[in-house]
Amino acid sequence: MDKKDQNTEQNILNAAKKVFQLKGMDGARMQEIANEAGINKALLHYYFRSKQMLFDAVFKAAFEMIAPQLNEILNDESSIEDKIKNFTYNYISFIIQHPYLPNFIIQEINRNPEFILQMKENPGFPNLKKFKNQINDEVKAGQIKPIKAEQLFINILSLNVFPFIGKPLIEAIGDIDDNQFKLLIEERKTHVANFIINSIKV
Amino acid sequence: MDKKDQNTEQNILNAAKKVFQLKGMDGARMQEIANEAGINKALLHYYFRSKQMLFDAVFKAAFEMIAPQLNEILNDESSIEDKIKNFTYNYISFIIQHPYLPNFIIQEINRNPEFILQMKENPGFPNLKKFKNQINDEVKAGQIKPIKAEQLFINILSLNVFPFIGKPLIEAIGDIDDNQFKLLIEERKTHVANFIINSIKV
DNA sequence: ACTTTTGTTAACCAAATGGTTAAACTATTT
DNA sequence: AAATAGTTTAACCATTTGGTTAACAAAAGT
Repeated sequence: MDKKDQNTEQNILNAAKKVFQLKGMDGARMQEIANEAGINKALLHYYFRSKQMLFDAVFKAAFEMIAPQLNEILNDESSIEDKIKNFTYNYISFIIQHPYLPNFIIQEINRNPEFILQMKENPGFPNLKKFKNQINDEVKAGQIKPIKAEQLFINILSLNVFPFIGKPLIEAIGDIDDNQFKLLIEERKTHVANFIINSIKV
Repeated sequence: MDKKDQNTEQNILNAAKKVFQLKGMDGARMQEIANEAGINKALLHYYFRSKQMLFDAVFKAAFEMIAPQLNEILNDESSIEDKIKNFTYNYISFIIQHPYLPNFIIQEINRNPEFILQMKENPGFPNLKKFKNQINDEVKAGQIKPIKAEQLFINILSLNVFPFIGKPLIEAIGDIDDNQFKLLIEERKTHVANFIINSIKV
């Protein structure tokens, strides 16, 4: 594996990422990925044997970008309030840089739920254990209102992730353009945390 | 158009709905829809000229199931608290009966954002106007905490819609099975409204 | 220098796929 | 009952698509 090899491989991955995230597994075409990478279609199969394997590599890379973000709120040591503030701010900032990521991951997990089971094997896969303990403790200590950790987690995830997935719907119903949407998202970096904390603070 | 005609047409629509909602436009196959409907593939083209037109019919029908649900919270006359309670309860109950609907609609809107522009022409298409006025009025009257109507709407939508779209991800991270997920969703019929109202009540 | 391995391409292939055709079958009209 | 119009099918077609092959080019090893 010389430099050129690495370049080509990364080049293919970048092109594949672009096309897969835009069109999904079913909508993507190997020819389009080859064009995007500026290479021959056969070379795709030389580096990644099949469309499925190329897709798997792209999906895995995408998921490995998201997983640490989630672990930030699940496994960090600070108080729940601080965590919510940090997480919403960091997550929204991060997704602004990678706007296709959430929809891509959610879409493909739904298309083939067995994907996520493979990811689950990975040691870095997010899990709710620590978060559950923390919420239960803080509820017991009277620091926040009674709430089930699972529901709170779903709420945090929903409020942060959905706006990016539902963007075209939100823009249509709110009758706003991309720029106004961008401003709303910018606002949400702090709004979401305040909204959640308002709801659970004693 | 006799009885049999209507039956076949509806039969095709049902089959197409099933396949399209499960596989999406790109993943669906005309042959599979024909099999599902128990008819010849050519008959699909006899009733709906192309895959695109069949898909459009299915999508439109799906959207027309969702739109009135959204209008319930946008255009109803009752207080914001009552609306949130009613909407979350009704929406979640409704989606439990049609679990593939949210993902299908969001998915296909993202694949082709021009779809939603066509839907927007429809007079029944949800819009934020009335909702905005109501929120602004209730904020001014000191009945709820200051909040931008757009953000509140996004929050309501997120908390209600996302769990269904993110189901496999939530199940994986929470390490729960379909049955436990179902219980969480059942809980959310009231939890979501309480969570929102907690956050905005004075 | 030459042999071997690795990287790249153009041309090709078989299967799948959306769509068409022409004929058969069924109901309706006259 | 004959003609007409509407419904359904089997067979077919052109194109697209993921994947392969064989030849060529470029490094790397000897």
